[in-house]
Amino acid sequence: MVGQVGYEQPADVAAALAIQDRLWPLVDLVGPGPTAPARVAGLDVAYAEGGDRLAAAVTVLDTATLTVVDEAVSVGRPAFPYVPGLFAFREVPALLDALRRLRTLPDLLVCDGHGLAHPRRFGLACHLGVVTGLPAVGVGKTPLVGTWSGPAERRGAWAPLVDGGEVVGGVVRTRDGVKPVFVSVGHRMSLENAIAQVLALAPRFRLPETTRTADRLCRDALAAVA
DNA sequence: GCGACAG
DNA sequence: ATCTTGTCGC
Repeated sequence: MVGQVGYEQPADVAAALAIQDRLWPLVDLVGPGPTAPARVAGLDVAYAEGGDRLAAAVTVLDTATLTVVDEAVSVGRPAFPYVPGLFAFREVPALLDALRRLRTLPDLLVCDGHGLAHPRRFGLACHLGVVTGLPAVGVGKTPLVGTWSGPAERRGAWAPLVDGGEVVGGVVRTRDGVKPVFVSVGHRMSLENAIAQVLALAPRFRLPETTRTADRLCRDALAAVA
């Protein structure tokens, strides 16, 4: 249900860097993206001990009820070693496979990892957005680049994440007094809208429901094949 | 040069 | 990411 232009798998680090350099100009930074999406997809990946096998999951939630209306999984092997900054090449192939198996078309992708908050402004969320053509946002649990101050302790507060003199994302408090999450634009979204969507998807827990349901799905799928 | 480094 | 005891907090 989710189409995609040719994804290219690099053979080494140099090739991966070249692909990022070629694709980053294709990121749509204007957006502003859907303000009231009907269906939002969450994407996550779980690894088996030893990291030789993985399960990628996509769950599609009805935003009115935050319940899962569609889901898909793909079990396989990591496509690339873990290299900070080249993380997408490890998980994107399996995630694209899972997206292909969806029977619904989501209005937005919520990715487990950064978008523009990346050394070359082309994190996992940008990569998935550009390859699928869908609006995408990145939600990271820990920072990769950037500095910030604050945000205030109350839910909804956020502070700009700054790197190299530019705002690359927002440090967002999704729960009162709890460690913030790192939100950045992936594709076809504005930062303000990305933050608004993440807050709407996380009414109760630190992480968005999309991420939580996808996390559960890929863990279960991995346990089922083990 | 040394350390840090999404998941 | 995953391996794991105890521990802190509501």
